[in-house]
Amino acid sequence: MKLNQRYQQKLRTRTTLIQSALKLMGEDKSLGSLSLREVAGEAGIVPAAFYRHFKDIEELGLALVDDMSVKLRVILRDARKKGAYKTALQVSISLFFNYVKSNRLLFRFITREQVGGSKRIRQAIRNEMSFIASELASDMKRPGMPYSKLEFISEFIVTTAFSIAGNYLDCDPKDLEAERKLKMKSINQLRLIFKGALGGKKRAFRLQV
Amino acid sequence: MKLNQRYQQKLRTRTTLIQSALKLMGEDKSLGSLSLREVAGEAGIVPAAFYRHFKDIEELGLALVDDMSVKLRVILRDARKKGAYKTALQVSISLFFNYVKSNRLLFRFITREQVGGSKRIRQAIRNEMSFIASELASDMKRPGMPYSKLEFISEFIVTTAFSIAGNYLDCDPKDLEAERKLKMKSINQLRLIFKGALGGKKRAFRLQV
DNA sequence: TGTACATCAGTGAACGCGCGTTCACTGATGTAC
DNA sequence: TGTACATCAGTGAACGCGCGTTCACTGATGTAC
Repeated sequence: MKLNQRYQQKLRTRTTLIQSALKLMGEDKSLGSLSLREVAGEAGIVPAAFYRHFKDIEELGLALVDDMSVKLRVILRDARKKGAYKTALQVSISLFFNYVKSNRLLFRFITREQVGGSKRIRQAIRNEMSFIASELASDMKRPGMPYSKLEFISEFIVTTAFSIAGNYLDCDPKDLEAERKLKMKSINQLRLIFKGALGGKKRAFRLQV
Repeated sequence: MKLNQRYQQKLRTRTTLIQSALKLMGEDKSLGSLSLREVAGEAGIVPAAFYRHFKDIEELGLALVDDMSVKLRVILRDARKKGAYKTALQVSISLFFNYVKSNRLLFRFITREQVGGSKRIRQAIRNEMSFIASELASDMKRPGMPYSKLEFISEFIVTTAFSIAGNYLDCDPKDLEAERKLKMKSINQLRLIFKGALGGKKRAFRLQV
């Protein structure tokens, strides 16, 4: 047992560091404004020990992206198994909102750093979003639909979904009316994407206003 | 002349402070990770003098949002005068990309803090986006289109446009091929929204995949 | 199995540094007469 | 217009504090024999 007790313990501490960072960012702070010392403190280790795991906060951030990728993929696989894509849009959206709600900090992190983080972190998150989009595309495969179009649609859906998640997170959780409105808006946006993509092919496009 | 020389100078310093913050944030840093001292230093005043203008960095951020609102409205009014909305989508997008390019730091700030900043700043930016959306809606007025639908469409367009701006800012400026691809994707996304909104009304919506 | 040595996650003290904030001040600009 | 006083944007020094990083260390875990 080369990699046992000690290795396990190291992994556990590493995970604690990542979770501490996520917790400390909370609703308002960005990764870049966290200090190494507060993360180490929250994780219950001495600042110097941080370096046993990461070179700096940004590297922890990249690990956090990896972590969230894994979780997100599990969530999506789960959703696919349950056939969430094949159900009515209202149901899918409600499921999605529940996922966001019960992984609040995770989604805060993704939506925030997707555009707010350092270049490397933005890149890593975009990569993950692309992956999700391509999985979605292969799920939506249907005869007569060219792959490039599928790719385009699923990318648009994923982008829109994350933007919705960002709005949802800013909803006052007590304001059920606002939540309902956002849900309606989301359904309409996604419906519009499907409609624009799947229906009305013969209709000429006109922008005249 | 009650409010002359001294007042003018104060305004000038204030503007310098705001511009310095924008410059220091550059491509990678968030408002929250700026220090009062570096902003004051960049603006050429002593740290203590910062307090003559803002309570703290967040308040400067809110002023920055106000500033950018004004600029954005000027840009949009200009675009409307030129009839940018009535031209082909390709042309509109190219214009939009040019605006983003020549106001790079401004758009970086908006896209980043829209989701990454403090709650107050997110709120302020969302407000501004709503305003833009409602202006767009009134521009798109056409007989037989209910206002709620117009509102929905223009909101979706504005959200999508800002998301596109975020992606554009991450394009390597030398990679013309990537830029072209992004432009195509943007055109298709907006086209799809128009198509979904204006055409194919009779077509039943189906999500089956 | 028992022993002697190697590894290495976490310790604790120390460092120099930039931070936000306070304060009494200065001197150019503005106001009242 | 000239003078005496008020205002207030910006100064410069000082403060205590948390920061990132370094270092020699400890002691539990792992390895070789």
